[in-house]
Amino acid sequence: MIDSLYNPKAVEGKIYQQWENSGFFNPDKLPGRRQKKFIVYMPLPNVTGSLHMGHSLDNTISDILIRYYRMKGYKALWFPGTDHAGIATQYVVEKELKKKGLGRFDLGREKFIEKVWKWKREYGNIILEQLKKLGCSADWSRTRFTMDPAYSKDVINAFIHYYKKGWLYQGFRTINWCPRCQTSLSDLEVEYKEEKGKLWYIKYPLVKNLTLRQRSGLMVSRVEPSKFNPSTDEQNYIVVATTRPETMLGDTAIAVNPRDSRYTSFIGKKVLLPIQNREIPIIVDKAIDPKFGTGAVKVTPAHDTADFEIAQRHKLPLAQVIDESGKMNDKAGKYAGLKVEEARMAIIQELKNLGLLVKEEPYEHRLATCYRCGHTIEPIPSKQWFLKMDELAKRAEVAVKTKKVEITPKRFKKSYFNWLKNIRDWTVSRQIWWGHRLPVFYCSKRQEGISNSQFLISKQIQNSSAGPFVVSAKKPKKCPFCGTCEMKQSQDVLDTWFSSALWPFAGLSQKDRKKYCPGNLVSNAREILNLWDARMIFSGLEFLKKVPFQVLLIHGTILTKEGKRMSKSLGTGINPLEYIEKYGADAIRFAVIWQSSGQDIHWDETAVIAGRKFGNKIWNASRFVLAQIRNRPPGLTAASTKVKVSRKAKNIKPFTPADKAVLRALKDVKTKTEKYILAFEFSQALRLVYNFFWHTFCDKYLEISKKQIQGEEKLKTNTQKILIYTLLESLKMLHSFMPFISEAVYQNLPKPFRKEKFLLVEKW
RNA sequence: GCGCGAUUAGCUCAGUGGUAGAGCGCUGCGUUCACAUCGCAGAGGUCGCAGGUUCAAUUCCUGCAUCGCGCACCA
Repeated sequence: MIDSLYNPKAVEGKIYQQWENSGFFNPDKLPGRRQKKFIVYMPLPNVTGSLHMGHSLDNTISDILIRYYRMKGYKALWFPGTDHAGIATQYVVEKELKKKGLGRFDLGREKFIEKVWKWKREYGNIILEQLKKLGCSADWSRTRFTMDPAYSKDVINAFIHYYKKGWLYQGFRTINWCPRCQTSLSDLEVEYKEEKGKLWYIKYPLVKNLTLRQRSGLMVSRVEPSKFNPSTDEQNYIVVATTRPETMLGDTAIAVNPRDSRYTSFIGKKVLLPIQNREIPIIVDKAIDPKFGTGAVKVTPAHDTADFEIAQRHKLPLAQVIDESGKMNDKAGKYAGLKVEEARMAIIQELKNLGLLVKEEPYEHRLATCYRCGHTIEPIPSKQWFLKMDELAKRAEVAVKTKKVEITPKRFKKSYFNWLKNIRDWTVSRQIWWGHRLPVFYCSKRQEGISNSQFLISKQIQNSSAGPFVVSAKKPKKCPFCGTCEMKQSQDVLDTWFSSALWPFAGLSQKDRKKYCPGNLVSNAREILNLWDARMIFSGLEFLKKVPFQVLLIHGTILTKEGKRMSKSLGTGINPLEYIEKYGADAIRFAVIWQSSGQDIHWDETAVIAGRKFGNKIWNASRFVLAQIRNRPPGLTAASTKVKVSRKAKNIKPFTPADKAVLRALKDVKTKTEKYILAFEFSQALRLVYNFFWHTFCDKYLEISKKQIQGEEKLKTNTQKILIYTLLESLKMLHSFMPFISEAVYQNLPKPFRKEKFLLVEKW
């Protein structure tokens, strides 16, 4: 201890290496007899990820707890790992390919997946290395990846389990489709962005005096739209408002609210769908809001998930006019091949020409976009696998209601319950290539199209995953249907969250599963409360028959100083690694905790500076204390045996009012710090220790001690004892928050004071 | 639309039913003797607005305003 400036760079790497080598991150290798366990699950970083502020907060919180419990004599285990992050990772690799002018289809599935694995091997663990820089004491020997063989096996078994239970089923529905990623998305994977669009009011002519033949559904009409003159006859049309006129080609009904008196006389009648010249019925549905637009809605079951549900209720047919690439298909007639935006403008023009466009008004609405690539979502009908949610959601709800899982802060329970209450079945299949391929095998001889002939759907969809199938972990040797064919495995993979939902137990050895499962706590931001946490809870209940953890800690989101979302693409991101480089890991840990009170954080760089300064303060106060005990023999040198007693509180006696004050404050701070940590009020705990150490210990006691040490021998020795005792106790409290510097100082303590090899395993 | 949160010092934020706190910044003074990434002293706030409960409200309640977030099948 020579330098008066604390230099984190000089010690952090070395200390972390020592910790890792000690094996103490592994609870099985911790010293002493330990009965109680404390287990934390790391929020799985994506393999595409690079450490950002959110991770820093998640993991600092987890590390604080793990270190606290480890010092408390628990078998402390922090499970680390990475998520294969299906769409995100595939997207990254596709982007790389694109630079070479290639797409994934150019390579083909096998080769593409090879590329992704290569990418994963190269970059997938970077984030874990970054977490080490932050000082995270996770048990790296237990690192898992969601596509490890053992993990994958559990994922596939979970699929089979649900299937056998009858909770997994294939369904043909209008789902969220990303035309860029070429895959379905679950409701939670859709992000809405405000968009200034338009609301177009369109006239649909009423069909009158139809013949029986016409009623039977033939697409003929006596009223030619072009001849229709709306201004002369109000009774001849119904006006609907829409933001997406191009989807009108796929309309199969007009719906009004049953209580809407304006339309009572229209109910049961038919209108002639302009352009397509198809007759569609006017129906009633309670979902229609009479106050919106004209109160009459065009129903496009194939391209609107809400309309799909209306269609289900009324057994309306589906007419798909947009394909998987976001273009109008051949059912769109002359508009076939156009992109939706192009078709929209062209159709507006045609409606104008026909005199059927009443008006257009500016309208701000929320545009659905893909949460990974940002492309506009195109709802299209598709055959997908769904997991029934009713029972699982109910259990997840009960687990929190009965406090088997405690969500803190409490206010987040509301959004958790709200989601579970309104939940729809989970679309678990994805049409990407990177992920767990569905254990579903189709007979390649027998093809079964979509049986329901009322659907007007594209061939492409019909061919995907059609025909009889078996669900099995391994490919059946013999096809049970035709007996001869080579069965084909489904092309689909599972939703990434299906596998990460199994994180608390999937891929664990039998021994670990018995010993370290379920665990205690997960700490993450609210944005994955439903995406991940809720799904872990019901998955745990299903497969472990227990809640997978008891505490779900939701922390605030770190925003920019201006309150904007941190985002790499917007250039508003702040890289924690730069801070670690500049100020040290302890400083950034200090900063995130200092600022985190449960509210969102407007990131303030000065907090990191405060952290660095505090580190320097600790460093120099320690230098002072060490100098005192080194230079003042006898009785307190490293060689002395008498000094052992000064590790115990009961052997520390105050001689002076200053002694009394500092010892009392120390005792008080210890109690309160512990209380705050257990209540997950880390910021409070840190502030308390900070104030004690800096202002009570350094500013006051250290100064007074200088005088006391000048005094008579007995007072001198006692003061020295108090100094070292207070320092040691402070280091323990500080260790959770600022592990590196506290460890560095600890290792400089002479033997009797430094009892353990590492502060990491000192007794709190 | 419903729900949630915020509104406290120049900036970022803690906090509490009883004469307001931190970090950073600012002003003045102070360096042989742990630390200038320091110490001491100080300036700076009618704790968003309006009511109510209370002996007492920044804190509890109600309403309002502004900002932010989440949810929802308003086409």
